[in-house]
Amino acid sequence: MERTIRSCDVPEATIQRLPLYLEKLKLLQGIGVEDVSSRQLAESLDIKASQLRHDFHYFGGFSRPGRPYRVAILVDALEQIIGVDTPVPTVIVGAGHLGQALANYPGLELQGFPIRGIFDANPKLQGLEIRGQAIRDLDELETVCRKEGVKIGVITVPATSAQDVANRLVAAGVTGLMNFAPTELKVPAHVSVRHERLSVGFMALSFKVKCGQSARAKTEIVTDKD
Amino acid sequence: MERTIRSCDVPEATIQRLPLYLEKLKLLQGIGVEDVSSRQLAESLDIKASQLRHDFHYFGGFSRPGRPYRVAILVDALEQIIGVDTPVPTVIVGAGHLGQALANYPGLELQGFPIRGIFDANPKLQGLEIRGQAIRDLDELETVCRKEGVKIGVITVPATSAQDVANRLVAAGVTGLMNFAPTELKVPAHVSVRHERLSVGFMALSFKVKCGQSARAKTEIVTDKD
DNA sequence: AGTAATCTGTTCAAAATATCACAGATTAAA
DNA sequence: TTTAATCTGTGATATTTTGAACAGATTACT
Repeated sequence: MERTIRSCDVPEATIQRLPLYLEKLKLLQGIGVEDVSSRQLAESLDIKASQLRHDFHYFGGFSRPGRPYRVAILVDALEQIIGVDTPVPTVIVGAGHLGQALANYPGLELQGFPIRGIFDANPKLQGLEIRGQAIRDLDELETVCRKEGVKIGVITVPATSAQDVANRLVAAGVTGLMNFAPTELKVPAHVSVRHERLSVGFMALSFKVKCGQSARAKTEIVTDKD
Repeated sequence: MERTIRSCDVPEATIQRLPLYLEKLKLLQGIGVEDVSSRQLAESLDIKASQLRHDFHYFGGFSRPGRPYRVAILVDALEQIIGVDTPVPTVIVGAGHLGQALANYPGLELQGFPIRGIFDANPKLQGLEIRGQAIRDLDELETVCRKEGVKIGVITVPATSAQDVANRLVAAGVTGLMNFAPTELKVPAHVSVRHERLSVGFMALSFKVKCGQSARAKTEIVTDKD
């Protein structure tokens, strides 16, 4: 046991679920729930309890046999593991409709990703304020990133300029890119990219609709003999 | 072989990739490329060629041994498989920042998802035009869905009203839900839901940034001896 | 105290997924 | 024609991911 917290070499599938756990746990914490069992938490997320415990097991155990999890402990641990225990400075590059919508979304800051700058090359947009923050000229990108120690850059520019923006962000020390442009990005090995493809989601949904059935029948009998 | 096109019972992982193939192929088609080998296409998407062929194999083969794929044939076939060979009528419920951004995004219509209605309960928003379409009162939801034969509903309302909207959409005959609200939805078995969680993407990215390395080293030597 | 119920950590098996390997087809060039 | 180089379709294999099972711990209750 001994709580190694060697966060890395955790399976990709588990990484994808950690945020779901944290999101749900913060919700529970918000309504005053103090304890939660693996079964309760898993069921509310539509996954198996054994899988949840398996995921947590990579980090050395958050409770001990016989006792349910304490919500507060889990929230703290997960925030630390995910890396949002301290705010992660973020910038948005591209203040079109999507960029503005993201900048307006209060959830980002609440989840630990404060927006430290919004940039656009279009002079007509510059100066427009979004949630108390003016849209800046793209020239200021490097300065702001360096000064604020920006970790994550959100790319909401057209596909044609996405790679260029990515290069500039990386050069300015940003190590995480959230790419909404419909194009692949080449980045150095130490940089992580996450490609958020809207149309992909719609098409995957369309496929399932066309097939007439949701992949997993929801009407399963809950006989979790765990 | 015989091109069964029993689109269903295709692995989930493959379904997630079909849109990527189609997107890239349409891009190639747009710049005049007529032929493409599994290796070329796979490399541009950062996956293995054998995996791509395996994916295509579920649908019975789009070429024959010795000949590369024809882009036009692939595009047509994938569009049919995914279900976007004919437009998929779509509505957006919730005309906040995100809903408006989605309505403004031209890619949706281009990819086969024409917006047939935008709805919001807030009277102040009603009447505002987005890309030639007025935001409607939520009361009209069922009427429009029925009249237009809407297949997909995009939910961009607050979490508290998401389930209610989902129920109404389902009752009006919508069988695919794209849920942007941070809450689970209960739906009948014949309805497919896709949960698009923005904060989840950010947190997964944060985890990798914190781990200092992108999960997969990009500097691998391409020795695809395939 | 004793019993039943609940719970986690952990191991092991099953299922899903990704990768390898190659036969046979096709083309291009010698 | 023959050889070499590509290429897909496909089956076998390795890896990842999920799910089931259970030992030992803890609590609640009789």
